[in-house]
Amino acid sequence: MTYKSEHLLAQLREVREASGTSQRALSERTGLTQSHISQIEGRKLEPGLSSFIELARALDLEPILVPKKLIPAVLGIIRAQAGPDAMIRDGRTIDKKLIRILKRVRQKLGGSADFDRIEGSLELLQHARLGVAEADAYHRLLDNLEALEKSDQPDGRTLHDIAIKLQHLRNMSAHNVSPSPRAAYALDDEDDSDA
Amino acid sequence: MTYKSEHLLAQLREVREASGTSQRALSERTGLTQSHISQIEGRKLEPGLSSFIELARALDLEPILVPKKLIPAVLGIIRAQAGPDAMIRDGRTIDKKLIRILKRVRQKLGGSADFDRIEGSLELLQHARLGVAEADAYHRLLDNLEALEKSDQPDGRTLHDIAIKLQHLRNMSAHNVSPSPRAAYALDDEDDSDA
DNA sequence: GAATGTGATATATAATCCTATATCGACGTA
DNA sequence: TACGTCGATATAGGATTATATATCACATTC
Repeated sequence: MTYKSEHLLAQLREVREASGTSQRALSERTGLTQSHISQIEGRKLEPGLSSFIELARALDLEPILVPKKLIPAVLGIIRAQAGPDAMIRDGRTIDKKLIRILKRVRQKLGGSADFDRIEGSLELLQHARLGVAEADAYHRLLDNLEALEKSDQPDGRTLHDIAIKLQHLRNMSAHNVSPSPRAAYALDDEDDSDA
Repeated sequence: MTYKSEHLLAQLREVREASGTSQRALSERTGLTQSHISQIEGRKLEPGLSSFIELARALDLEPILVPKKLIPAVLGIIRAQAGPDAMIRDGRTIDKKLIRILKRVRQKLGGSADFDRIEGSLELLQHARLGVAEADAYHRLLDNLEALEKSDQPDGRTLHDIAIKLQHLRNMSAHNVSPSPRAAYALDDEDDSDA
């Protein structure tokens, strides 16, 4: 209906998905219903202010009013510390999905130097704080990897390409690693044992 | 009803009043009705997100989502550049009210060195950016001036006191004058001619 | 297949939001 | 003082819309 809230609502969805929380999980945290969240994200509905605040806070965001003149400065801070669309770290479901994909690829193409390079780069990138452009590239590479995994005739050359680009991305953001101490997972500790 | 939006809504009202815009004027700018704005400000109603955005933007504010960790840094910027409660500049109705008060005082007490000092200080202060404490002092002095104007037996000594304190405040914020070039009014250009 | 978890879809209820009117104070005039 | 007007905010009434309950379709895993 209205286009004014577009950006804010899009941001909510992005952060939710990036943090790997489902609409139901968010529903439990906020008290809103999953149906409601679905309609809000799908622009079928404009939330009330209180619903919006509730959603934001559950996603570790705080809605504030900023004088327009200061918007560039404030956005600068936010982008510098953690890109708004680049909240890759702390992902839970995404991590699992990534692990699944890697397993599949390894099954199909077998281990290789490229595969090892991909694993290493991803492990480091999971803990890095990426800028917007970098996060975009990261996601595109993950998509490529997923496509490769689902492909009928997986290609070793595209795997090599992905490996190169991921390593490049890793090097780009190597100086900007988050201090989060936890290893969280080892890219291998899935319950089943097909390694 | 909900307490979550308390702060944001209070901020809207503060900025509106500080900027000297009436609910009706804001209504024309936003497309919302004056009734609606009244209910929102009086907490009889929780606005929809789009209504909230509309109001904020009409008041030169932008609602954004900030990661909670960055809130202190962002608030730091905002407070440093322009206190949220200290948006005195660009006042219109407040200016008129001030002009009225000054005229009355001059009628009652007659022109004097103190009166001239007050006029001069106020003219400068209208264009200054004040910190929170300074803005508070400023408003208290205006209240004193208004009380003096309404008093049965106006006192020359309190006028002198106000003049001194206003000038002090003026000196305190002299280095921090906004670059707004327009004079806007001359503290004297009311339509009628009783000067 | 069953089971689980994902987001999306109807419908009743409760709320927002608008139209119109009321209240209150300040100001001017007779 | 009393009356009228003006500008401000606050208050009733119905149209429209958000929200909750319940259910749905779809994908993935066992």
